[in-house]
Amino acid sequence: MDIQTLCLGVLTQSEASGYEIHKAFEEGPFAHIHTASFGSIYPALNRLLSAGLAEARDVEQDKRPDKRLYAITELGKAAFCESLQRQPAADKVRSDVLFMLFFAQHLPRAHLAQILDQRIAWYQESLDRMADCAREEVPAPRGASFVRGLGQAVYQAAVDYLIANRETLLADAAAEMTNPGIITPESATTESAATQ
Amino acid sequence: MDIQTLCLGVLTQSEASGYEIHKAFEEGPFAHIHTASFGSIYPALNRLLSAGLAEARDVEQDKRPDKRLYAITELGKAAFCESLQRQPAADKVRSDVLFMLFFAQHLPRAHLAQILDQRIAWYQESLDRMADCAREEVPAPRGASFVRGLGQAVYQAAVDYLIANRETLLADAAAEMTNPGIITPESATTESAATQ
DNA sequence: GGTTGCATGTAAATGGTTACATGATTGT
DNA sequence: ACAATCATGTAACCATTTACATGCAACC
Repeated sequence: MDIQTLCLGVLTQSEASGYEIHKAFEEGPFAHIHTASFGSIYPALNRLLSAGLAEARDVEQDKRPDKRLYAITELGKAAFCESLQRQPAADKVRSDVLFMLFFAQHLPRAHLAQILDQRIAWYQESLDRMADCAREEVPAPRGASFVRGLGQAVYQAAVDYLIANRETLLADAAAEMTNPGIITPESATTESAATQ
Repeated sequence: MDIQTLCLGVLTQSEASGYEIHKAFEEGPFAHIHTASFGSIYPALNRLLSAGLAEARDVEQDKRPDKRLYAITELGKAAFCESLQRQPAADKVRSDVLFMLFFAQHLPRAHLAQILDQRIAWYQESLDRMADCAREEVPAPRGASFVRGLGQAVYQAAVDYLIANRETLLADAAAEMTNPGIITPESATTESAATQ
């Protein structure tokens, strides 16, 4: 699913600027579904304009920069609807945090605690945002509340698990510090070779 | 976190071929954490060799193609350990399925049922795999079982939610078919403009 | 006879992120 | 003062996917 389709999806909900579309993927209703950066959104919107799938109008604001609001066209609606009929691609997840936690015994205890706590806090913020969203959105689109509910169920399960198992994992990491595992970073001069 | 570091992480667990590393991300212990294709793994392994972070030896097999087993070096261990100290990047999720479900009211009922059921089946397969993994892996690395447990908790919550709310969502989609929403694909000739 | 699993690799094309460039306003 | 929010866009770079190329063994 390309960014154009993603933008079109946001535009079926309401007119929006590139900035607002970005926010929808950052902290809005699509936050746990997809990501999209400015560098991909703005070019995508221009492509939608050329293809006649969206229209734009400029809106002046006071005490704010002007913005360009995009709206989906009839052609755009048809194209979007068709994209929805296709077979969805498999989910793609990339979580550095989970990858690091997998190697918990090789992590300094303090760093491990930090990433665990950051993650717990992040889930709680996300859950708060979702709860707010659910309260505001009075005439909720059917699918929107379903997907939000799924996000809430999943995030709640994750945060519960993390809180329940935090101490156990930290105890292991501490034990490993006294009795180090296979990996020891003695050769501190060989830095960054794997990341170039 | 680049693919080289990901490969290095797999290699800290045991020697492996490119094919086996791929399997670790496809159906192995990293399946719910990251994805990696052959096209990225093989070049990454060669880069690891040139950097001296991994070594390779060829292994002949009968009734099977020969394979090339990679092992992490001391230099590689140090580099990997250092990568783990870094601040993890934010998770990246891209789920076409969730995006489509968001627009459930614009989906034909049959298609909606299909993607819901496929997703439920996929979660159950993943849960089965994880349970197998937990049984086999007798001397489990601390982090590995923690991360697997988190995956299980999250997937279980997701599948429970999907089963509990499946009927409600489908009922809505059916209702929308009799009384169609904003989007109607009358102009069926305008296909694929958004996906080019 | 067709598909799946094993096994490695390359090259082209795609697609997206990161960084840059700019600038007013509001809050700390 | 400094950081953050609002707001748009471009361009270079990077990473990854997809498709191609090859081939044997096992199973249905």
